[in-house]
Amino acid sequence: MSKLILVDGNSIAYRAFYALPLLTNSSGIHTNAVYGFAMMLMKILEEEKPTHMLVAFDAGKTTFRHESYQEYKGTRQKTPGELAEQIPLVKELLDVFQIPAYEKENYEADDIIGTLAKASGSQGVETLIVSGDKDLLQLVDEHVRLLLTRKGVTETESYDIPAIKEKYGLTPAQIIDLKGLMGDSSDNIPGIPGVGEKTALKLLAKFPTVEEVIAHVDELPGKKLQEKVREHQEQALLSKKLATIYTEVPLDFGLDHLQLPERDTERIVEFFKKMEFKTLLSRVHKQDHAEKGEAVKNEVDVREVASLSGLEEMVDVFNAGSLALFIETSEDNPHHADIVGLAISDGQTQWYLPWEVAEQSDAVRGWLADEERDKLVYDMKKTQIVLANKGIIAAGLTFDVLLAAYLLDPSESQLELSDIVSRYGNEPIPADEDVYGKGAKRKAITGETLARHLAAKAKAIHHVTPVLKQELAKLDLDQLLFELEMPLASVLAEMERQGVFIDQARLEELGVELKQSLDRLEQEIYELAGVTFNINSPKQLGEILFDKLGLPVLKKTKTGYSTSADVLEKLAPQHEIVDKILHYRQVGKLYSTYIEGLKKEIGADGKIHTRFNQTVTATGRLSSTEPNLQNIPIRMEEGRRIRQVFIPSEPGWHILAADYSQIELRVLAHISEDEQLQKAFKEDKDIHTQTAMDVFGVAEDEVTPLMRRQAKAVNFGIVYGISGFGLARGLDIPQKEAREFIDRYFETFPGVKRYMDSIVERARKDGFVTTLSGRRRYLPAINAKSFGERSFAERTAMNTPIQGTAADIIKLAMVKLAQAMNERKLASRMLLQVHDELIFEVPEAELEEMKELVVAVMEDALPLSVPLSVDVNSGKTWYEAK
DNA sequence: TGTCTCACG
DNA sequence: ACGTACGTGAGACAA
Repeated sequence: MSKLILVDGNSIAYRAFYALPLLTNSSGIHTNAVYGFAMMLMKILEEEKPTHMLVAFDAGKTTFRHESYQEYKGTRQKTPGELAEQIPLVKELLDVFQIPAYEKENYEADDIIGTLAKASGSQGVETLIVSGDKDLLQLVDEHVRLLLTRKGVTETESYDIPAIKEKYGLTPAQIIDLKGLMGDSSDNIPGIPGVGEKTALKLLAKFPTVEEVIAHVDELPGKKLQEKVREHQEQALLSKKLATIYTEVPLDFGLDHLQLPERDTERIVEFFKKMEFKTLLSRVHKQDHAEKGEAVKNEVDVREVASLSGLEEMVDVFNAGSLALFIETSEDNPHHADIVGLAISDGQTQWYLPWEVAEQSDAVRGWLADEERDKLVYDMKKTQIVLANKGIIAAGLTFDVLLAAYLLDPSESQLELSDIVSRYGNEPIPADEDVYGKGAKRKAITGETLARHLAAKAKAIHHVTPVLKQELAKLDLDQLLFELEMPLASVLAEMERQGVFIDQARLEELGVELKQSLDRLEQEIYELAGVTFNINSPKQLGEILFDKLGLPVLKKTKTGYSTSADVLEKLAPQHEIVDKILHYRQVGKLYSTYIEGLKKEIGADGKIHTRFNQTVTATGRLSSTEPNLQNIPIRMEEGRRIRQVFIPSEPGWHILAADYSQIELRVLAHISEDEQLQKAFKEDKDIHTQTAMDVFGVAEDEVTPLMRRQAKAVNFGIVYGISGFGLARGLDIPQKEAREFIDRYFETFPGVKRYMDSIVERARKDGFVTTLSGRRRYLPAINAKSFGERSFAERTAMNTPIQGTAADIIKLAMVKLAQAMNERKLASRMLLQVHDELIFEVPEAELEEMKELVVAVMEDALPLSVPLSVDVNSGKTWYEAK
């Protein structure tokens, strides 16, 4: 079976150039477009496995389109020099991959692709077009799909005929009619002024082509629209013509000419080396192995220590200096896991110690617990937990590869050790998935395979550590690692191990109550609907509400009707079933996630041990899993009662909860240096009321509840990186009004406005933003061409320093608190963190001391130019600590 | 496995 | 005209 891939070369190069920061290699050449292009190429080759391929480029300045329309592409800005100089390199890239690049005078890449796609499609050859340009949707047919870049270069969306129908309600042929009506500013195709995508789609739903729209101009809705269509009908027809891809370009070659020869890995490697594409180099090697059915080579030298006597020689090793340690566990969750074995590396030699052997050795235990003997690890929190479960207090863990890699790029989700070592240019090691298999095929490994795999990891930890240290120093992230994240890992390990005690009787009770309520609501809904159906299925629910009961469709999702709460709330007045459904959803969520879900997680000790993940969020916050204890209900009373099941693990103790008040807005006041906002906090005003007073220009007693609610929404919006659209949605008001609120806010708080502008500017210049303690987040999309991607990056640039600094502050408070509690020899225990609050269990006798201590440490954790304020409460349950 | 929905800060 | 509020995790459904 043949499979042809046609790539729109200019479009992908552009995409790559704007999506990636302007990388430069050591000889000063810009390489970002080439890099992005190569990423895309490798991904496609790997995933689609084409047999034939061609990359088309635009040739010259003018095409046959300019004959009918001089201004074609007239608004297009000149290609930036940094991109133009990379085009020959892109062609060289294609050459080493032995993929034909083609261009033809007087035609655009689109036309070449169109001609080939039509020819191959008609022969029934499966054809895939890759581009960032929606225009090419018109080429889709039964055998031709379009892969449209969505975000960056490698994230794509595949379009076939049904997908186009779904998204636009059009056939592929109608795409040119769409362009004819709405135009295309990037190609300077005029269309009909005042007609955008929305209007155009509405018209095409009624009249399938531009010609039909013109013919039925009298039937169009609205006098103004009719006029516009009449006045610009010639222009619309010309636009359609310009948007039509020409599929009869004379080509002097056929499909067989495009067959891909076997890959020449050596040439590719040589080219990537020249370009200094380290990550891609390791991927080529990997793909190469995969193709030959081999795994990444594992040539590690390992000695398996199979008996206690064999451990004697280890004593010298333990005394020798920094050793890398990797502990393999029976499962991912350290609270349930058993230790399988230990791999140790001094950088040259590796030792593997099965746990049955290691646990009997005092030398091993002593080494693990000795603060003076350095151990380099991957995931120190997990290491500490599994060892603590065996009665060993791990000490001397001086470097964590996982935390280091996270700080170097917190957006990176691939943080497995094998990913990290490849990323930082070390010799690759096999990925866990390649060794253990995945999903149902996952299997345990034993014997030498196991020993070698773990040994390779320990060795890799040893080798990658100096590289990571150097990178951290370069970006000034060492302090953050050594003084914040690593100490915090130990604090979190202790919190997780401690766990939260659960009142199981109360949990049962609430469960029975909710189940009854759920059953009753279910019956009432069936009665009102006249049939039984699955209320939890958005599909079936949509059919009942919108088809059977005929409620108006206010919003659609890409798979059908939207039945989300905000839609249902608007429909509630129209039918009494809607409120029942909303209530059913609410109770159903409580029952399945919080009753059944929590029950499953209670251990033999009657406690829940969540895991705080320290390397997930892009902002520096923690996250919580298995179960997530950071989203226990509080907003609605019915759900809030779930908090009654979280109780102290010792009789007579109390739950203490301390939360920062408005920490994000205080952080904003600090970093923006806005005097007005700082004043409000220095005078300890209710910030939403104060905002309402300032923005609406009224006195305190004139602030109505509505005004305060709106001011609150504006404050939220500010923290999220404001947009008129977003605020309009949050407040359910017209966008125009929302924009007026924002304008007035910025007039009142000009420092905030200056901050928002300057942080976006900085992000554009540097490609990243930072928090107060120097944590950084890269924003490659900040210079993207697409409005959507770029705006998203801009909002992120505004939000991340705020959210991230707040995260820094509470993390620092946790480390300092743990230390203070230790020094004072308090029995109280820190149990949970929920972004801006900390939960403890506290003996009666320590209650007052703890309240004072917690408030003091949290408020002084990281002094800002405005005071931080902490509220503290206690009670017999988490519910009561409010 | 992806999508939708909804719980939290 | 463009088209989203920032950051998460989990359960249910439908392929």
